[in-house]
Amino acid sequence: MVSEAKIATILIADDHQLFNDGLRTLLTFEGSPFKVIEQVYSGSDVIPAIHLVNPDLVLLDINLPNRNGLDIARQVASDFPSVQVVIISMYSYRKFVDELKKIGVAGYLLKSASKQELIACLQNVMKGIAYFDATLNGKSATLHQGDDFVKKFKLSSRELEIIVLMKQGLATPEIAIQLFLSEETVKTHRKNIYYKLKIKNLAELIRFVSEQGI
Amino acid sequence: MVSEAKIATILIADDHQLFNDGLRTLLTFEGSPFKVIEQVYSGSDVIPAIHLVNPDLVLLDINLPNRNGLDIARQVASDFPSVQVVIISMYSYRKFVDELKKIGVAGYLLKSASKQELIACLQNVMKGIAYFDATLNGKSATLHQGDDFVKKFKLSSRELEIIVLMKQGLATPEIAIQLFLSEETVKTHRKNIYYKLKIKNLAELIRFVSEQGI
DNA sequence: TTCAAAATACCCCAAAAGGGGTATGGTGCA
DNA sequence: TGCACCATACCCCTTTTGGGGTATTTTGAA
Repeated sequence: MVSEAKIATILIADDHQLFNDGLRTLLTFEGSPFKVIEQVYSGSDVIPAIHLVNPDLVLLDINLPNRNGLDIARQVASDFPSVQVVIISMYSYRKFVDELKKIGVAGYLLKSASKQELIACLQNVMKGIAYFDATLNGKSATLHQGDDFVKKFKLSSRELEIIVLMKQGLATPEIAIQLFLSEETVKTHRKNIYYKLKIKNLAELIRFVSEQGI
Repeated sequence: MVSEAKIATILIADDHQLFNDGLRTLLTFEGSPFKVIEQVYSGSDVIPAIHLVNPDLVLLDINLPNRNGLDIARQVASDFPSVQVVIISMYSYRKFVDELKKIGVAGYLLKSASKQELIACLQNVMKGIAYFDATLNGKSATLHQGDDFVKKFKLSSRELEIIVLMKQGLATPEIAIQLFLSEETVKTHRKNIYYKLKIKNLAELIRFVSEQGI
């Protein structure tokens, strides 16, 4: 928590240098309550940078080279509980939202957000108010309420496991071998997945998965 | 071509608002030879915006909603030959580089580039010098030298078209209908694509395409 | 403890995908 | 004027996928 007067120090972790620098420039203006004190471009540089500069807040991308943002968020929460983490990502990783909230992540912004949203998010977070992008709240808040969305899309962990392998380019026989299952079982799971997602072939599954950011 | 004194006007087309705005801020500094005169966030807004503001240069993302950047580049080249196009993308779309050069695109930057590279690229382009990211040149310079890479990956435009439809979740019969082709023709193209990419099924194609960022 | 799922696994069958050919007309380059 | 490549389209064949069932065991929550 930071008083009104104090300027919040920020570490930006994003491998797209132009985006990273652009963010810094966006946050650097006359009277800005923020100061970007460090920028890193690799997942493995985040923790060392926090050690060095001890920022109030980390703006963290999910897709980072060398180390995954989710993983980093976990370590920050356990090793640096006073450092606020705000995820900034291209996608609505809906399936991560609950996990991120559990970890204690303070905010989630999309790269398609506006400068105003960015500022609002950071100001809320520095006041101790969590700020999650509306497109995330809309769909994921309903996940633990028993509505249509649940009935349509709620997949079992086995089904999710198989979806991931299918997306990785494994054919049914290969998945069966990998999971020590009969091909028939994998086929059954695949049928159930298609039924639940209301799709009819692999290509549509890939599309679905991309859209949901699984 | 623009004289040293004139300030180059720029249109930025990128759906990630924070990136788009960040770019504008990066290009806006004391004595900057550039001026961002318009920003759009959707592929379908690019051509109308060019009509309106007639920029010297368009900074164009490849992955735009509603309309593909490659497609837009083609139209800009034919309808507005005086407008320079610089691609700015997350990925090294190596397979597109020859195509982009043929179209007459003046530059290709990665989002992981630095501000210095961005400035250098734009200055070169405004002097009439093409600027393609080094990681593209490294691999694509060999593209017209008849080596293995060419034989493995160089896809025809028809093949690319079919890849895109396959990735969108269309089955062979649907693609055939959409392109007014025989199913057999689509099958032939698909076979040739798989041969060129050394893959053996749709799932692997999807993976390949994701990795290459098409 | 009972009941609903999830996970397992099989049946049958049609459709599509995948892999091997061949062939023909067109286009662009040397 | 070739030659290479592209786009088109067909043949044959096997494997995989997709869609409809049914059935057993395990597991977790009421």
